[in-house]
Amino acid sequence: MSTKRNQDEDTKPVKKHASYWAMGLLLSMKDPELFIKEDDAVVVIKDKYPKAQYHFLVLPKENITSLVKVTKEHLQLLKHMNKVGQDIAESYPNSVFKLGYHAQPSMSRLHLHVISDDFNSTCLKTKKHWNTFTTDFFLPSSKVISEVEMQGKITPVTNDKIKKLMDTPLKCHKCSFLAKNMPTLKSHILVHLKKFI
DNA sequence: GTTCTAGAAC
DNA sequence: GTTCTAGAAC
Repeated sequence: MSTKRNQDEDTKPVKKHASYWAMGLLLSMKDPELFIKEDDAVVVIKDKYPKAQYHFLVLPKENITSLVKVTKEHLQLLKHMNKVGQDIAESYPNSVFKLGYHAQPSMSRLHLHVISDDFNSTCLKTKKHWNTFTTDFFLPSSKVISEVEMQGKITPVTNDKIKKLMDTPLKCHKCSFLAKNMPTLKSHILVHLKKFI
């Protein structure tokens, strides 16, 4: 028989590090598989799990942890990120792009999404994925810039509002179609794909 | 952010 | 019985 030990002491939870996965963008920025280009101020990478045919991220080299840290001092940077994103988008003339920020990103460090509006990707799987790009959870880059210009900062979206946005019924972003589930929505959006001769 | 999977929904 | 969603992850 082994000596009885104090289980509470042995299994006391050890304080964990801040979620390792949330730092993933730092690794992605250095991943040659994802790297697109860089300049003095920003790095452009492919999203590791693209939610559309084309899905890029523009990240400042300056460590800005999130949108709520953005001030008027960052206005030039925000405009530059937008310009870099537009340039990327224009290099794919057959697609329409959305440029914007998630109201409550999972990944640390500010990142601008540059994503084609087909949303046709095997990596787009969940209702949450869908609603982060097709509801007001997605803050267009132009609106973020004008809000910082007008009030010097971004007003955070409340957790209650976030929850409601994530609960938005699955609606097609291009028509009034309401899908009963994700597989139905994913097959429906194929209808809106540009047809090539 | 993703993966995994229990149990809800069908 | 199978499909699909939603919550835990030590």
